[in-house]
Amino acid sequence: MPAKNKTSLIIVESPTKARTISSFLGKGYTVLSSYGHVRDLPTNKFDPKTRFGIDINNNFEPQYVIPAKAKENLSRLQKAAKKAGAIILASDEDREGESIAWHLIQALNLETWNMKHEIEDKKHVSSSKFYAPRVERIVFHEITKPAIEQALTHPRSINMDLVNAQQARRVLDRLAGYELSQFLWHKIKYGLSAGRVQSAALRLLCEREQQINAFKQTQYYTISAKLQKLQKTKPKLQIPNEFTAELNRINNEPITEPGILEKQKADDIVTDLTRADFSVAGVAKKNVARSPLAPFTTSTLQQDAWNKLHCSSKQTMLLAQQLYEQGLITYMRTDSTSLSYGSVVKARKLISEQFGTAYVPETFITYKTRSRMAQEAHEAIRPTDPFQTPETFSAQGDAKQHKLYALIWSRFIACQMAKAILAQTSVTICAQSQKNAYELKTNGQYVVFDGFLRVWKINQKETILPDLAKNDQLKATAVTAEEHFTQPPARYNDASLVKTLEQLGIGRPSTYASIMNTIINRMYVERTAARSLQPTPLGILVNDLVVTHFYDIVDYQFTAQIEQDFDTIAQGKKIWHEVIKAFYEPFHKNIELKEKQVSRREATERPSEQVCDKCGHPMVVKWGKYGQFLACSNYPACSNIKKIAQPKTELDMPCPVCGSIQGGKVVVRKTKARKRIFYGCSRWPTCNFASWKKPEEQNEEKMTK
DNA sequence: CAGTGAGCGAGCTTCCGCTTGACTT
Repeated sequence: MPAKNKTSLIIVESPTKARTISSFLGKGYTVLSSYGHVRDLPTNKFDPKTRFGIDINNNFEPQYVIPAKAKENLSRLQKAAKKAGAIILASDEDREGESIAWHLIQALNLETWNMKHEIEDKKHVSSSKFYAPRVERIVFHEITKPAIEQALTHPRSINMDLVNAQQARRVLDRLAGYELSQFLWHKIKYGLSAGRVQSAALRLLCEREQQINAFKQTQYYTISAKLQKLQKTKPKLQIPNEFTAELNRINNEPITEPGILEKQKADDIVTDLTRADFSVAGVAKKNVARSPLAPFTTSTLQQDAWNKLHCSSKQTMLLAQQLYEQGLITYMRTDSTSLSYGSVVKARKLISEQFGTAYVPETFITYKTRSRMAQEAHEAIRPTDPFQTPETFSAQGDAKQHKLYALIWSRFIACQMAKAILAQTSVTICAQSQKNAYELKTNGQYVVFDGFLRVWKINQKETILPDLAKNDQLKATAVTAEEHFTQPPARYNDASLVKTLEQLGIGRPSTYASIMNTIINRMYVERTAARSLQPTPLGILVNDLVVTHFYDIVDYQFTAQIEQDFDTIAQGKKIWHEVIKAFYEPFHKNIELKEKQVSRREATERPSEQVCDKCGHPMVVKWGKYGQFLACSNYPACSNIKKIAQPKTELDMPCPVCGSIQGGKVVVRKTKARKRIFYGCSRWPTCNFASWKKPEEQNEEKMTK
């Protein structure tokens, strides 16, 4: 019988979480962490029979090993387990968490201990030398004292269906990733990689790049009029009498997107409009309620930190981790927008105290998690104590940390505040010239009640129009045609890529930040000076190959389908290795086929526009040790080669430091370490001018080493 | 800063998702 005075050992995934829980529970409990997964497929040595650490002919049986990194911590857990009266596995309630609990049982040899649910292998009964403590599984979704206490009274057994869904995920990623990567080694270069997630991300970037390359810029014009109301009485102070309206229709024909294409036509309209009579054709007024945004998940935090604080996903997660470790925010890797009851109660109290009861909504506001793939093991990202306002919190000198906290705090408080009310006015104006009838439009908007906007500012344009009514006569003080150019689609950056990946159900909160790193480290992608993500020639080559021959892997539908399969495994309705078999057999056949069919040459050579100046054959783009180069297609008969002109690095711009005196020019360079683009001086090292941004915009901060 | 290439196929080191530090640029 277990001794009464023995403590219970609780194992969670994160050491910070362990510390917090320990402080709730006090004596009687030891809380330790697993530091994530404790077992995994082997990385280097494999037996050819159990390819990649998976026994393909034996129902894809995985050959798990304990990574060197996990060994030390596991022996610590083992020691604590032997002393404990009960072992409580409290990893997260999702696929990976359930699997961690199961792996802990395996790695700590707990399976012969009296696991509450069943002991399959009755032959190995634990030796009588030491008694077998209870082994239990508990789950909770928020780190609060009542939630933990509640969980402790409701232990359950391991859900093997959920574990099997994770095994299926793991095995599929290994098989697809390793076989595809090796295909690339054979056809392009050793050390390259491909996988379900990184290849889909690369495809997004490459397709966007194609759209940008195919984009043809067009010029167009929009026409607007500055108008004044002809007043009989004096206008009220503070309300401007002048406003601007944009031309919308000509003789009842709407102007097609993007606008008027010919300059002559635009000029003619301006001339004609200048002489027209303007009057108000209609006024529509309405009040619109605007709801606050849901509290942060990992994905939306990264997006906002990028847009508002200019932090990369990686830096955002680093800062969030620091805040989490200080106990200031809840867990930062989450896909859930749910909030603990207590946190909402506190938020409402704070809102009422600081802003008044008008800002407190009648009921709690709950947010449905949008992502279909969400597993919701955690809460949304929020301050652990809403009364720790950004003003009261000192960031110990770290300004960015403080800013990120302020962002998280505001988003959370705002999400429990009342809706904002906006008054919107839409005015239609007609203008009649001798020849034509024109229609113009303008919109006004102002805030009637700010609600959550008090805390969470949104680009909320306020346009106040004069008091207008139908048939009011107007006077045009100016009619102008403005020239515009259509813009190509923007390249992805951290924020927009993470957003799209999440929408497609590709990747998880714990991996979003590392996806960018992977494809940059593989040199598939580079960061531009504007910090957006641009595929390199190598990235385009790899993507071409994967898309052409292994479309399934980068098919956005594929991830959705396979996720559904994992869910059915988790529900116990499908057998995991049968799902894997159905995927792997055709996939592997295709790999074998393409290994034979696709030649190295076909994989890497691309036609070019150039002609060989020695023999007249067309030149082709080839892939060598040092990147791309032009070679004669008549090789080996003709061995003519040429360099591919590198994009010009020296800009036609004088160096802001020495340009006027010594004639230095601004040069685009890349840092050795991270290959980030910066601007330097052509006379370096004599002149050490350097800047992250293009110098013409402003004198930017000097680079630090 | 110049230099890069075929094909047999041995031998490299590749996947994704959980977690933190220990490591360079």
